[in-house]
Amino acid sequence: MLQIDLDRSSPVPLYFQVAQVFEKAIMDGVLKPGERFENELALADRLNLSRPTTRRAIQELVDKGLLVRKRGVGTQVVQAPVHRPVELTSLYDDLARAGQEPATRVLDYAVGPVADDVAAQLNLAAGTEVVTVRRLRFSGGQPLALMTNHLPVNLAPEREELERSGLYQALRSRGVHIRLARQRIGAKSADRDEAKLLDEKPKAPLLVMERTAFDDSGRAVEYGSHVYRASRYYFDTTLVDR
Amino acid sequence: MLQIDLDRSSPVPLYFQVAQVFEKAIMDGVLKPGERFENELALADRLNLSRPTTRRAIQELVDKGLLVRKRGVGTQVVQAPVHRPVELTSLYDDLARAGQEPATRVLDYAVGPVADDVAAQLNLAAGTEVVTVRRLRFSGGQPLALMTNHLPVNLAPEREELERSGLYQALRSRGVHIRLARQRIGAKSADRDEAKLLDEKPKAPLLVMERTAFDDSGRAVEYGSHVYRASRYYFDTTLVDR
DNA sequence: AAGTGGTCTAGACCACGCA
DNA sequence: GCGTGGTCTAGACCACTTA
Repeated sequence: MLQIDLDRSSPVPLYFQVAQVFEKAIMDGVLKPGERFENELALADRLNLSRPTTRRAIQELVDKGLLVRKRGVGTQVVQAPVHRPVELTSLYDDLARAGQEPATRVLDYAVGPVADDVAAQLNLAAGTEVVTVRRLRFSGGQPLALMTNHLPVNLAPEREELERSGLYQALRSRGVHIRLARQRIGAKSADRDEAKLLDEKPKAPLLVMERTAFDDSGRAVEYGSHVYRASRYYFDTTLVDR
Repeated sequence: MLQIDLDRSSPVPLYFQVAQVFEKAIMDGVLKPGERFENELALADRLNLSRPTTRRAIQELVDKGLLVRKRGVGTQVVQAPVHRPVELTSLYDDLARAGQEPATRVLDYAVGPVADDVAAQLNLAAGTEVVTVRRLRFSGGQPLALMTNHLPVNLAPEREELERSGLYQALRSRGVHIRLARQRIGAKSADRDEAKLLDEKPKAPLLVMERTAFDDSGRAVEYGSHVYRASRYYFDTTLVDR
């Protein structure tokens, strides 16, 4: 039986505190794959929490793909080695967290009227001025990705800022909080330019991601079209049927 | 102001009925991108629903990436043309829904001891017997994907079943309900075999998806490694930061 | 100060799966 | 029938944003 200490004076929500303890327990193998999970009522009673609060904590873990519930039966830990789920972060954050020492070279930084396809993605009027940036991202000293981004001029970070930090971090420091992103993931062959920059052979396979990001007022803030070396990158996702 | 009729005798949850009406309104453009959304209290009052129920309906749409909320400010419709989000379905379902008349050719169907990497994914003991299936999926008369799946023998559908329907559908009819999948998406070049089967040139770019699927008791049910023609397929995903 | 969303409670009734 | 999760109510207090 897992010991859980709650801090009711903390600003961290109770359901989140509970979820975190269980998440760690599952990740650390304290709760074993396939094991029966404490039922909602008993857990609520044990923690002196209301059932909805307890339920929400459990639901967090179901949404993360760590638990599975079956009506009339119970809740169980999913049987699998877990990887980190995809989150709404930039590649820079991903790499920094993995200790990969990312570095960025800004190849181009231009201001000009928006292209039609980009205007559609960003929901901008034709002819609006946007900043277009092309960056080469390295990790472990090797090129990893070629990234092209388009942003409204009033939001775009300076060129120097983009060398130092990730795009999303730069936007955050300007008070822009990315809350939502729609992505399309595909594949293509490297053209000569891409191959040269990424240190691959022409026609090498590349992973393509196009992304439109929205801030917390629902405004389209950024459209990016990125190519990754297939030999060095992939995306993990977890899908839950509710 | 959107007219909403609720059926309290329906087995469909109230929060779901509400969410559906608003989802349709947003998709149809009745609620316009960027528009202010009715606040929670007022909506609950108008619909004669409790606030938690109303809140849950709204939260569904936030999770789907249609609405964005900001504390102290309000709720707004996201500014963007929406695409269909990724759901937990198989390629067969996807294509059938899109009216693409999918067809399947089963290339191989073999029973044998599990390979080590597959055993790890499915959480099986070394040497357990599994069914390995290789299928070629067509849409619109053209090859689209080459799919390799591994399943415990007691769960595997018959060969004939796989020609007729999708894998997940066949599993459903055996009482196996897929609830969770972990996927890894990458890219590679077609080898000679793949190129021939998919009607592409050798070294053509392919989208690779590896997936482990789990049923509603958390058991690993299926591991698949699939390659798609990059010219004909991609994945859409929506990420929400909560 | 007013209005918004975020969290939490203490119950209730129902639907489902299983013994 | 019993235990499980799924839904729903009618409130409460708090945190944050904007005016």
